[in-house]
Amino acid sequence: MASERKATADPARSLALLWRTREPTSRSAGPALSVDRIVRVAIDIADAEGLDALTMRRVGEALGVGTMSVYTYVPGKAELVAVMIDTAYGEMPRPVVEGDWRTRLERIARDNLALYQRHPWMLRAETTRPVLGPHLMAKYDYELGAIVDIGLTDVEVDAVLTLVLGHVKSAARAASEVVDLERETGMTDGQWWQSHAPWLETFLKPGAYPTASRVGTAAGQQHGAAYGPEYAFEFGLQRVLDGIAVVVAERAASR
Amino acid sequence: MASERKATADPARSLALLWRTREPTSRSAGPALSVDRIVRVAIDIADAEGLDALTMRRVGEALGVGTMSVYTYVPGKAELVAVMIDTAYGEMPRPVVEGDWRTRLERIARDNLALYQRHPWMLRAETTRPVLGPHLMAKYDYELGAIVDIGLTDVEVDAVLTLVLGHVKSAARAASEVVDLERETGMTDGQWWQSHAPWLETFLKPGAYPTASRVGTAAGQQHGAAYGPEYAFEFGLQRVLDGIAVVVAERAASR
DNA sequence: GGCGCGGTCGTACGGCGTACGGCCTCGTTG
DNA sequence: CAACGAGGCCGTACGCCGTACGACCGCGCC
Repeated sequence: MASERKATADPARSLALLWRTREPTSRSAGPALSVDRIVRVAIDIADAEGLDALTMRRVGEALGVGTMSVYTYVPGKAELVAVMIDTAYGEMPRPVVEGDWRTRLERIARDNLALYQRHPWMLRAETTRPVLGPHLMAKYDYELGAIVDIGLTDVEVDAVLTLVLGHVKSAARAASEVVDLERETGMTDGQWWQSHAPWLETFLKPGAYPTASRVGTAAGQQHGAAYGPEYAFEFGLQRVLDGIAVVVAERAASR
Repeated sequence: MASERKATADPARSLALLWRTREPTSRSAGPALSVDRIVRVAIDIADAEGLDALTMRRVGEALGVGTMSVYTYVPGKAELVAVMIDTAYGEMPRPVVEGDWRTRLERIARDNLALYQRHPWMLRAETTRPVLGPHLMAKYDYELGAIVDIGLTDVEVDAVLTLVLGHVKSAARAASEVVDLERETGMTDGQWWQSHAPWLETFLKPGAYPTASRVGTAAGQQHGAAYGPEYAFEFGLQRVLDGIAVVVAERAASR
């Protein structure tokens, strides 16, 4: 924990890193390392083994250099993670989507979900202030552009995007937890519940929590597991879009 | 980092802790410590100084005992945090609310927001599987009970609750980040932006990201800060409830 | 009266992020 | 062409963290 907490005392240093303001070295043979190389292996490590496996020693090792060499290019781990995040945003597609706003917004939601599925560490890393890098800016600009013309105020458009992206992140986090748990315990979600259920029943007085038991059982049977993250994502997304459609329609009617 | 990752190999041990299955000691003078005392000071520390300040040494210190004494009552830090979470859920109100489902659900959302505001560390701790303690079960049962009768299937009711709680958590997290940043930098949100803006403009080519700039400026002026977490919460909540109302109405009509 | 056991906790280990200072290499300069 | 200095590299060390281990100690029980 704790790694992303630091508030990065010097804004200039962090921003310069994000925006890659750096005069190229005059040396003939360029240096062995670069911010890009570091970020690339760091993302690979985090993708494959999670944020906990991402240590500065590990990054140095993967690059074949000493641990402290990494610090020549990156002020600290928090800043490295920030650049990783901005880089990941950079790989998102930004197609021009045909169709109405709902189609476009739904597409944005699915693209963001896919991003989190490819880089689950982002769900645990983005705990501080947004990163303010070029790729995040481009993403924000693109996503706003898809819905600026739906008849809401600028402030409302911003809130609509925040709402949708928040839902995606919630759902992605839930899905990611299921995956994590399977990797760590070697059990599927269903197996995990089967192993815990007998113990739980030991403590539960029969008849306590009647609604929770009934609904929990129903959900478990429906999804073939205790929790269905895909269903939660789809159901929630459609509800959110329905809710947005209500204001959009209201606004169109009163014009 | 890393603290909540461990999958707690032994379910019986964790569950026994959560449900406080423990024969009272036969000793005349009870022991100096107890799970409850430990949990209480741990929550106080986390409330006051955040999850990062919560270390096992710190807990022992606050209790006036050696660090390792804490381990007599709690298998490890991850389990301690789990009990803290379940305990926090236990303090939530569970009133019988008059009115329609929307009133009840809105109340649930606000109560959950208040919980996260009182215990912001929960937003960073709940990264693993739900805790399965008695208070979480009671909370789940109560919240489901408020909406079981709205004419949806059990599975849908579960998804509705997940959606609303997910929105609350997203909004609470965003609000908490603003507060954190103010505490760490001693700047308000507005001041922080003012100190970063000149640097950012150095890198930005004029005319790049036109939509983002316009919307960002509008949002900033509206909220008197770069980001308005309260507005985002309210706007999103109404959209989500509107969206739920759409399915509820559909279902009522087709019956 | 002796024993055992539960509570207490000092010490130590392996891991983390990273400050510091030395070294080595190479383009630049007199 | 030789001396210099800056920039890249990195070994060592420090102060944190969670926690394994084993010793001590005082009480209830046979």
